[in-house]
Amino acid sequence: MNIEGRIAEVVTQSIEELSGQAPKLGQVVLQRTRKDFEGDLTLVVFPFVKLMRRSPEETARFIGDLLVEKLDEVERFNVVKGFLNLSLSNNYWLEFIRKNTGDPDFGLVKPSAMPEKGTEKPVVVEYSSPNTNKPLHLGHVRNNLLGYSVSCLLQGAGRKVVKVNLVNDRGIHICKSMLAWMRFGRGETPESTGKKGDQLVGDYYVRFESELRDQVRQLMEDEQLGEEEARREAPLMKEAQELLRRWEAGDDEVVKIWKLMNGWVYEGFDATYKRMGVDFDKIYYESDTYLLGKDTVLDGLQRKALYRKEDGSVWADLQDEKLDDKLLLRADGTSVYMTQDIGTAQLRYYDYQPELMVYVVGNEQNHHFNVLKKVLHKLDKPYAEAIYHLSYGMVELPQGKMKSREGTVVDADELMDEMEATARRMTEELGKTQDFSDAEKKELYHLIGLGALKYFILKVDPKKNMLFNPEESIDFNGNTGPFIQYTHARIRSVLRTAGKERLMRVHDFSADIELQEKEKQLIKTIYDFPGVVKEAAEEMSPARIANYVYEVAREFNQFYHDHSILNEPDKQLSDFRLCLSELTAQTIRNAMGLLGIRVPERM
RNA sequence: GGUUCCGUAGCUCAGCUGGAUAGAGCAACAGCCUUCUAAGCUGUGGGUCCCAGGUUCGAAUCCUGGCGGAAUCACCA
Repeated sequence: MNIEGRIAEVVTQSIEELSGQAPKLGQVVLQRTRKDFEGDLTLVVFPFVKLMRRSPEETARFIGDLLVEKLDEVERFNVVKGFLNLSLSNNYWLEFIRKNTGDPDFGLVKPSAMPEKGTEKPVVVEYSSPNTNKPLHLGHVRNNLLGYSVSCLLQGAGRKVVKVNLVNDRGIHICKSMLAWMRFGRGETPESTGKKGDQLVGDYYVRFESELRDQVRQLMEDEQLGEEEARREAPLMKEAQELLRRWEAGDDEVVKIWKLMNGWVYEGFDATYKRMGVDFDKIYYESDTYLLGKDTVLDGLQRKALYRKEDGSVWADLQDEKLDDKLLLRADGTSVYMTQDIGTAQLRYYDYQPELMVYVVGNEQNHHFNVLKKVLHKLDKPYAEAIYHLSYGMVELPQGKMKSREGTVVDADELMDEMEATARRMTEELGKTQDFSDAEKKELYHLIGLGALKYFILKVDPKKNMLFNPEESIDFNGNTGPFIQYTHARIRSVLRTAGKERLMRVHDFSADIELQEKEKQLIKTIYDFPGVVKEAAEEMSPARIANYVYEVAREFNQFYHDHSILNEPDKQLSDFRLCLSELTAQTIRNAMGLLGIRVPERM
């Protein structure tokens, strides 16, 4: 048992002995002592003063005496008001460093500790889920980074994770791009234009919308139609719908073009994903799942869990849930978004029997997932309760929401270009890479640029909307990814200088060391890492990790500024500091890894 | 209008299941490189934690009601 547990045990026992009544479970609260007080752990004694029938100070002193007496690790204590501040022995902290230095998995649940393969039910995490008609933008970037990081987080906490992507490859949107390409494309391909496939297809989507706008304007003028009606009546729109009908009917020519253009998009997405550093264990395509959704709905209809209206459309009655009824199949038998999601949930359950199905999807779809759960419940699906919507906030620009129509979307590829360019400029200004090869430079700028971007996005609480200002480019100083990466590189530099042989040897440094304030602070923060991973995984909040690892880096830099490591004349002390530095670097590496951010050896 | 989420320094954000005097970064100003990487460190100024009640020994945190903002309430996805 860890020290917190043992302290809590002694406290509980002694209170019970003395007052004849045990404190309630949540009443024994142990927390880190605040920096401005002496001590390591603090017990809040207010909850027991009534039981003990003594003043808070007396109660605290009583418990403090007992702890010092019973536990070797508790060396001394002081009492401030109702707060009992406990100081643990130097040896306790030194032992912690000695035990964990050199462990590459520090803070993570080791793969060996995980149950046998196949015996544990996995968590399926769906993220990204792009439409195939346009390239990825900043909103998708937040989604991808969150999804990937949450997957790492769950894995780091010992869960088995399956990362899946659900590609929305069918529907009217792709037909629009197809139509514009057929009409205006003159056989253009990614090869012939040198454009990324997703960008090319996106261009045709934009082309469609602009041509459609012209037609709509014309119709509104000529026929005096309202905008909505004009959109419906526009020839291009009708053609797009016709294309969709032909696709659903399996028309060879249409399917051929559909496959061709989707193929281009996938190549483009793959490049973007790779560059972003995210990946998937399994890719689902909506074109494969929507039919299963249809079947599931029809099956539900047969079992009278759903009902059919006179026009033939199929609905779920959600009156009991105080929600409006939800359409699941149109009168013409075609499916809607919800139908498709019923199908994918079903398929996913077949494929993995997951304990939990996480959907990383923006908060604009809160209602959708609420309804999805209710409908699955109605259909008696056992996995209805397994669905968890990890709802995240929008990325806003200073002008407000990104709008493709107003050309204010921030393209993912361009953004990464800019981040890498900034990384290059900053690094060259600082003159840090003179002895790097071209390949090393390229790699480093990628690593730093992406690190800055990822950290910037992940440090914000997922559920909150966040602001991105393209004018002020993302910072590289202060609470940023590069600052943390830099701290890691700094430590690695020291460790390199020390040399491998010495590092191996120092792992059991002598114990007889008096700890300095900055050293102790750093140790205590690192000590928290495993607990932080656990909590972050439970909350599915990478932000928790991001803010934590920043604290680690900040504290290391203070320590580094105040104390020498290799130049420390006391050999034992030098050895210890080397270990502390090594464990700090490992903590930073592992924490950043959970965010999907890599750290450099040199920068 | 109903539902959900958000509101903390000039700006961007932390603040864990209620705990001590509310913290960082940016921006501003002032310092620190003959010593292991200055993308660093130190200091100064900057707060009605949206407002009002309530619960509690104790509330930025929990509850109720306002105010402000966002999302959603589709036979779009």
